[in-house]
Amino acid sequence: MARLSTTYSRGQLAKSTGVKAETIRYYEKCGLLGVPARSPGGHRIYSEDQAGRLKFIRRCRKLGFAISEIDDLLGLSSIGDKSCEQVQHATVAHLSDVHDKIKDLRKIERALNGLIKQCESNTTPSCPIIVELFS
Amino acid sequence: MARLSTTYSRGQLAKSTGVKAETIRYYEKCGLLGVPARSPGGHRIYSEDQAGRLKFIRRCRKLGFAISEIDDLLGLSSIGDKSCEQVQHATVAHLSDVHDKIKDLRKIERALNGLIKQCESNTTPSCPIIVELFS
DNA sequence: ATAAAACCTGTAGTTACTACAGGAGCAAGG
DNA sequence: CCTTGCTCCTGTAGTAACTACAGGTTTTAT
Repeated sequence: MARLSTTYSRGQLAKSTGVKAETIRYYEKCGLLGVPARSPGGHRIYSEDQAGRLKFIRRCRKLGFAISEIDDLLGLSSIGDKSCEQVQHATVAHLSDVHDKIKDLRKIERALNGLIKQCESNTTPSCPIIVELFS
Repeated sequence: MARLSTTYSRGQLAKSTGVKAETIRYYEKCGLLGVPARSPGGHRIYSEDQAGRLKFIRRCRKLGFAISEIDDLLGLSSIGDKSCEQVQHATVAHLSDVHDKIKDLRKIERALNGLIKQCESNTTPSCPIIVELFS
């Protein structure tokens, strides 16, 4: 009575995870996804497990983790034991990266706002944005 | 009495603008900087004008403008006349991009903070971050 | 059986640089 | 004048994370 487990073609996996088919191949090449089974004709066949793994990868990417960081995370998660500390550590480090990026962008935001304001109160013939950036 | 204007070698220009020498060559290849004069032996010679242009490019890059956008900006600035409106428009559009990026990063920040908190109140053997991301 | 769709491979393009390798120019000291 | 050492020259390849093709095979549906 062993129910046959669900399998996916690359396109089906793409549709069900929201990851583009070409990207899946890319992740395989990077070693993130492992080698899938193949049909007699050579087409990739993915298991439910691999679908889960891909969803994990996708979530991490959406949170801005780099591929190499996800690789680390996946490595840690399979150790099981006291990896929690390490995972948390990696996440905290990543959070601080994100924090820094936000700070940088805020600076840019302020500078751009300043430029635009100057332009609004423009009385000279030349554009103050260009003038300011050139000086 | 025509005073000889200052010129720069690529390395000197790099030092005086803070743009790496290889990057200067890259900007030239992109068409941002125009072709410089050459010494009899083929070495690049930059004028004060080009130094100014490079500084402009650098400032724009620091504000997150893409190369193609800077190209547009430089094109507009040389029209002179009613380009101010267009420059302002481009800057506003860019500001909104920056805004969106900040928003996305804030979302990520919140999510990561949530994960870390879950990890802090961890009582189970497996890492809540991994569990959460996998489900 | 046949046509259309999906899949296969390897490769090239994207962005904005950065980093070589192997050779030539240039400036200063002897 | 010549040598030493630094700078510069070119073209190419590498980075990150995909995306997009070309030219051919397999699967699926009718």
